Amino acid sequence: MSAARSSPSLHGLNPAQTQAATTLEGPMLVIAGAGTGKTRTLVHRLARLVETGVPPDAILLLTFTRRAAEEMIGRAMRLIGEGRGRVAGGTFHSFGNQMLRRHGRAIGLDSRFTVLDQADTFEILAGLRSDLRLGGRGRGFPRRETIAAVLSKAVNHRTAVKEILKREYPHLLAEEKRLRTIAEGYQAYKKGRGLVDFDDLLVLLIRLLGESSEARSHVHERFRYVMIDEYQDTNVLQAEVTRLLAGAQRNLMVVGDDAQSIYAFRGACFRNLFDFHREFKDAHLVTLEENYRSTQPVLDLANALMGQMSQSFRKRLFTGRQEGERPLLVEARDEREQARWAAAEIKRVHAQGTALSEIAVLFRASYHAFPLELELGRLKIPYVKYGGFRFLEAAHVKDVLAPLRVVANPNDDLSLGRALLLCQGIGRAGARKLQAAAAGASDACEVAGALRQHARGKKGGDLLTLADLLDELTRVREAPAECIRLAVAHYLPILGERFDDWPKRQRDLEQLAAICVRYRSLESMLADLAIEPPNAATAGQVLAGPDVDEQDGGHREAAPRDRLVLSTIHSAKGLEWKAVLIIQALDGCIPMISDPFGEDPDDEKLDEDLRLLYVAVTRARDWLAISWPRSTARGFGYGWAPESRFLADVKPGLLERKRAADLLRGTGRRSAPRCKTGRRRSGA
DNA sequence: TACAAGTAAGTTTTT
DNA sequence: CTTACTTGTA
Repeated sequence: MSAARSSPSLHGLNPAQTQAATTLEGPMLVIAGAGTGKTRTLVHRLARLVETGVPPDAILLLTFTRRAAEEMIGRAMRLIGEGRGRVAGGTFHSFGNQMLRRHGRAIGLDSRFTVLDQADTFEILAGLRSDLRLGGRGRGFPRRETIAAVLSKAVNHRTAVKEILKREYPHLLAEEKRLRTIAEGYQAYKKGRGLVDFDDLLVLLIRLLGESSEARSHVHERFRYVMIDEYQDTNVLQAEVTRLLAGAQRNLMVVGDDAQSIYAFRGACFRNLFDFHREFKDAHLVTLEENYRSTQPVLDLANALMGQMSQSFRKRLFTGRQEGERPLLVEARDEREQARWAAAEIKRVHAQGTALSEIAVLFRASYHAFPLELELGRLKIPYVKYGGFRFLEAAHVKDVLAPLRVVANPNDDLSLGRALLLCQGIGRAGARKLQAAAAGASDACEVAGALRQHARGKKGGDLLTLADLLDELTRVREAPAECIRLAVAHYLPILGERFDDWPKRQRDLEQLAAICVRYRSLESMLADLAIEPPNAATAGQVLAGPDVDEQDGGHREAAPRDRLVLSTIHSAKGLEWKAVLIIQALDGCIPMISDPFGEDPDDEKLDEDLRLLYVAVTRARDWLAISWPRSTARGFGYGWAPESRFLADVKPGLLERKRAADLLRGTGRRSAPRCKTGRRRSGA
């Protein structure tokens, strides 16, 4: 410890981790199994760089998901301390947004562009589809979600629409021509209005770095060290960005685990990990295999799942923690029983001394948790839910933001259209006319002027109000929080008429206002909301935070600090809990089989779902239970469903099989909770 | 043309 | 359960 070379940044790292953390120059590839201290290693390497004199803001940290980005940057800043500048970074998309705002002019992009979220894209595609009269009779024509998926895949794979159709949607091959027409229409629509979707953020970033030597050298001079986490989740475009970022110094580190690649559905290509090694032949290679998270029985199951993968680079996770319970595999009669069992199990684990926040329930799709949420509500077990529902895409939030977006980008007639449709007496045809009248406006006041000119007669009242709002917003555009306040005030009467559940939605809008207090400009607020939208869970945390001024102490009850976590498996990646329950692990769901009578999906698809289950299993530190309902009420396959084939194929000794009904009897679920009221627990 | 009401169908995961 | 499309009415 007193050795001259010892450094606080290397404390407690094993040899492989130390090698990764101390190799600072040149390209490096780290293959890191689940729970092997990957983030820890990255963070220590960062601290090491700072110790050797590299300023934090010369280091760029990129990942695919924003949760991973937040976690990594947060931990790094805690280790090196504030005060020496901030590490730059975030998701690829947010990085693209920043660069394009600053240098976009170099490739002819107006820096006032608006970022479209998925719901916006759907809306545009739906419009194009009906313009081209492709809906209606030809029932076969795909829904807007499918169109969006096909077009996005074509962009993200850098291939023609036809290739995507051949590979994944053979039944739509006949529609190829019309899909291409829609694709062209979509590109033209965005271009004319200064709109940029998620995929464009990457495509345009590549163009910028490829075509503008000024932008390129700015980036290379500023970011001398680049680290990329979760590299197995990057797609072809992000790999290209990575190459462009390397620069002449090639101080580039990528970290990933091929067994945890779960974003193929949006173009992720885990082979990027191995292509990296081909591209940078002199790259240092480090493999982390010692797991510090889970007990051996949990790892045995994880290893067995990894063994089933038809393509993976074999590694074997091991740990010093030999002791531990075998994972449970629980069969429930139906979803209701599964929910009752899960809730009872959570109560039991909690009563034995595990904090609720150390317990997580994981599932594939957000709605799989609905029955459990009912049960948790009944038992008054507090929880937060991650994944699925996106705050920003809720209709009422979009309604409120629409006028703000018009102020930020007067050519955004998608948002103008949305605001117009909320006016009494304006329908599709009327909105279209007004959009045409406002086209080419150079600011929102001109848009407002156009609205006033058309606001004749009895129907004009709402139009005038909207025009006034636009003027008002333009005046206070430097104060985004005030903008939100005005827009909400304008919207409240509409909210009551449009939705039955308006009180709940009104609270959402208050949350939105609270989230937006910290922004300095309208543009940055809107871009952030689109690219890094708060989900319902984090929005709640913001509200409960200390720095929000009390507006009406009335309905804000003290949020319990200790809350159970519900999360989609996708959102759970990179996190860990002491106890983990995986529900709805039935065949048809994991793996997902959309057509129970058709053929099984191919190995690629099956592998992806196997990796998903692998990710879920490796979240558990001490205790793991997996359950499935024998019969499902709705959705995939009525009647009988067997457990996931991935579990059925596992060696019998690895899992402890139980029936939910027996376990519920064993705990005496009716009386138990009441009997235990004498026990001291965290505040009721 | 706008909009309410009623019917039918399709449901992942994230930026 | 949500939304897309149809039908009927002002």
